[in-house]
Amino acid sequence: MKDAKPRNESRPKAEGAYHHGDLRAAVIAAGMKRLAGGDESELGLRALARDVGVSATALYRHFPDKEALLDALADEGLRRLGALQAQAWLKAGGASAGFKATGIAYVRFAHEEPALFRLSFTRKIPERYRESGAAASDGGETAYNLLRAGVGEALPGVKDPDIAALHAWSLVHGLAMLILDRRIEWDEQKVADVVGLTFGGVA
Amino acid sequence: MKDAKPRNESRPKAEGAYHHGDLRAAVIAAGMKRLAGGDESELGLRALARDVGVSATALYRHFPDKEALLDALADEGLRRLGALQAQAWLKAGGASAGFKATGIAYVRFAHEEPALFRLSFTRKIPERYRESGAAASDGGETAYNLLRAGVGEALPGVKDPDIAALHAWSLVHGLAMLILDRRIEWDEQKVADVVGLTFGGVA
DNA sequence: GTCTTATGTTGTCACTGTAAACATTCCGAG
DNA sequence: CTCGGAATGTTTACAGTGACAACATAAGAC
Repeated sequence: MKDAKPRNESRPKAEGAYHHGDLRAAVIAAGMKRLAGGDESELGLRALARDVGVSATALYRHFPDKEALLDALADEGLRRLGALQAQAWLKAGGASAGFKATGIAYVRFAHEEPALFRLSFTRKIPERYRESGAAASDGGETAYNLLRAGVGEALPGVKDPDIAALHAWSLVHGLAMLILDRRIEWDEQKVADVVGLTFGGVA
Repeated sequence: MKDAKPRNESRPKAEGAYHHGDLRAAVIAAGMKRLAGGDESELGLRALARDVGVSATALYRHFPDKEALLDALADEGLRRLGALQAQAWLKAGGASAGFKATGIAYVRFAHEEPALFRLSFTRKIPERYRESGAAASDGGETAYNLLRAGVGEALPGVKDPDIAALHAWSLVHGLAMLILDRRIEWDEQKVADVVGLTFGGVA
């Protein structure tokens, strides 16, 4: 019975194979799917494992504990957010308009992926990420550096770029949080107005 | 043995009395104490009940479920935040300076009571609070109305008070969230600078 | 006094994250 | 090819969680 033995490819479980091709990635994908559908958390180890078709404790071969798994999901979220912002920046042609588009993209992401956004920013950021060197993960530090750079490029006349960057980030982050905690309604026009208020005239 | 039978006063348990004077309040107090000490959640029903010296299920006589208990704690947090802001407003003499002080108080509260602040704003805000009429609780709606009023009083020349209020709230809320999620460091001077940037010249 | 209601306790259930012991598969050295 | 670790998955079990039902006790009205 040597018909098409499953090597390390990304298929779900390969029908009764003992080893799963790439479980770590599959679990993360399942987690993202759960986060995307419904604001409810619902991401327990057993549920996640069932989605992938594997025993609950198998996940411990790939993550030291549940926190680590959530960290991985959070990282993925930050990556996606960053990608969306970069895309918005380019599409708007950079400069002041691009900066504003970046801010709106931030809030829109929070609105469209509330669970993922919250997870991404609520994680603890402990002393992990020591061994992985220049891996794609940090707690938003590179995001902040990009932001600082963006302030410099988009708003050349600003007097204190550090304060301005902090101001801009706080504004969109607060807007995002207030929206997904139902303190205010989602209203794209209003968001654009509020963001434009700052992102246009920080100086 | 009719020595000093415990009536409805606020003492902890009155030494072996079957009925507790005012359990609901005692549980809330215990919860606040736990929230104050250590950022760790650690507020399970059993732990809370043990703090008060009562069985875990006794809490169900005063709260329909754990969520309701957390809601009560969240309300208390909002109340305290509101009190601190009112105090800051008065101490600074109202107007523009008072408005700025209000914003700084908001962020400082989040920094000093991180767990309580997070709890207060992460709650779901369901359809509860229908029967209690003019009770002290809402999901920050009165806070927003007060804010709008404050914008009108403190910054009379602003063109769009609605957008300006939303802007101000988002700014301090984002600052608070970023600080207690360790995305940025707590720095009172910086906070004052950022807040002042908006709260002085929104128009 | 007795009856009713509010309050607290005990026992239990389903569920969770996690650890230990065991099974299976892969992969490289001889 | 064979064989022996090293990866990877499974089963079983345990302590802890929120919640419910049945029962016990106290407080207050009549």
